[in-house]
Amino acid sequence: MRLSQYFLPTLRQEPAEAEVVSHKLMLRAGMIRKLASGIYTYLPFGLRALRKVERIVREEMNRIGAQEVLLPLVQPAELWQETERWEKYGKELLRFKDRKEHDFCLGPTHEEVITDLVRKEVRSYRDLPLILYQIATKFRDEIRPRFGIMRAREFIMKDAYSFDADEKGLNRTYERVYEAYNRIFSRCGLRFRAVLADTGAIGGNESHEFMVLAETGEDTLAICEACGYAANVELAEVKTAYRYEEEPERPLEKVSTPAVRTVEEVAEFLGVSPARLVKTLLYVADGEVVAVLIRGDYELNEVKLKNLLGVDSLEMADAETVERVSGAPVGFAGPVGLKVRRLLADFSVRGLKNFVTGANEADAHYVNVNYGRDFPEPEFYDLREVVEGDPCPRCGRPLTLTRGIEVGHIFKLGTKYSAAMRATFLDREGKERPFVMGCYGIGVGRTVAAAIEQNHDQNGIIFPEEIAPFKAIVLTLGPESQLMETSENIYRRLSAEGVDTLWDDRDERPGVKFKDADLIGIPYQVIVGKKFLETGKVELKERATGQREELAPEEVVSRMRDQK
RNA sequence: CGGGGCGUAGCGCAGCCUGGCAGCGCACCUGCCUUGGGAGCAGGGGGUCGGCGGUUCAAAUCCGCCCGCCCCGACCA
Repeated sequence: MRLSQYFLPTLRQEPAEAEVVSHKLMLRAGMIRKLASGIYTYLPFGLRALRKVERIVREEMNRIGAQEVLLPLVQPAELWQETERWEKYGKELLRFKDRKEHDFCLGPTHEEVITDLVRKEVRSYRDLPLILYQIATKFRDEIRPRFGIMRAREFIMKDAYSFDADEKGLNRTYERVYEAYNRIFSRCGLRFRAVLADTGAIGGNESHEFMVLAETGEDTLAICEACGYAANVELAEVKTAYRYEEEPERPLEKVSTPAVRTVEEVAEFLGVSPARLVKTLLYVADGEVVAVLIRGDYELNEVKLKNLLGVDSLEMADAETVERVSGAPVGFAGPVGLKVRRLLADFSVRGLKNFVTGANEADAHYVNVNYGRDFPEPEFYDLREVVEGDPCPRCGRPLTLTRGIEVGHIFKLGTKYSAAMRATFLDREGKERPFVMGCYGIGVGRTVAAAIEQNHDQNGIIFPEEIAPFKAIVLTLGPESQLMETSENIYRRLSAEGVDTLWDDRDERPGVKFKDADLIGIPYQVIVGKKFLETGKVELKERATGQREELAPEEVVSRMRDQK
């Protein structure tokens, strides 16, 4: 491709709208442009990177015997009603009516559609296992899209679905996909880690997320260096053994705490450590208010709470509900005299004596509170978020926390969808059974963004070779015909050898060409300039290391061909 | 959804408080010149100042409503 004719609008200045590096660089390198919040256009250069990732995904999915399909983006409500997700999926599901007033939605995921297809077409255990996948546009009406293509509303995803005759089969299939994912992300040049994960809105039994390690990641991972345990903090178990000193229960006392609400404020006001405080969190779970107690220096893990309660919706109580239940404005709720049906507490509260809570009264807290005496003993569970240094649930050594970008997620679904949708086959004995399913996603666009997040410097992107839009760029540093001819010759021969090559034949000064080449991150730069006029040598510069080598033009061609 | 911020040329911004010719840098076009890290000179084109309404002799500027975008939060108790 000749750069003079290529649609590559690079930006010298940083776009004001971008926050994270990958977003800034994708805009500056002319890969993407925003159309609306969370909705992006891929320009030719960005699309090339996307296609490279797609190619790797296809190769590795095909390798494990998966077959590609293309499912509709627009889906009828009826299917979603069968699995009750029409009600349960929430506002992320973008719904609308067609001209005949029939309900439809834009597919955020495709379990219903694929299960419908397979129940209609597959009858026998002999056709199993079956793995189908697609690479397609998805739409999720995210609360807050951000970071460019990293968390967009419309995005490209590879989703695969497996159908097995039994659990054992599913386990084998899951394992195969797991290995395929390892190969995919390795080939994309990413530093990543598979971690245990929550199943969220998709549902199912077991799940792993593939996390690209990056500070800007939206997820936090708990990792044990000692035994290799790795989990999303959303479900990382807390096995801390709390030891509290024996102390006599002191008399309950109400203290005035005017306008003092937060844990930090209360602790400072009363001159005690936050670990002496017990927060009372009020939640509305499927319409019913529950209260959760947790030590002041810890944070509640909503995913754990939601899974424990087994509810579909879980939200913090709004100010009105808090007032109604506790009789006090937000900030002063406490367990003493609280009118809720269920009172839960994190293990960190068990054994704690003489602690501080809100008094269910404006501007007041209780001190020397003790459960069993001042209020009924709550149900104790593991409900808090792990913190750095908590013991590994497997081996007990301290955990470390790190950030990650979720680029892949695999689930063992079991029969959740097949049972709900009566998708069955006949087994060897002629008995009707529901398919045992798995589902497996990869954020394709997000993988590109994550690769950039992990591979860049001050000058721009440094594409890993396998996903680079082009492998080489020829820079012609001057208008002399000898330079142009040599450049064109190299460009043609590289292209003929199947090396994706861009030729910067623009009438621009050298500085501009160097800056653009570094910005767009093509792995190899072939520099044809003054040096060639003097010595007959061109330079081969590696973008990642900055290493330069002087070579004759034909040597460049053979070098690039050999390491293809 | 709550809080904050922003919307002026393709991009980055000033002007708004204190109403009075719509500006700067980059990009773009023409010419000269230059060619190893985003050159220089000269000339030029490009704007419903996010939209609607109001106040005023006069509105980018003041007031109201609406729209869009970004950031933070939605674990504050």
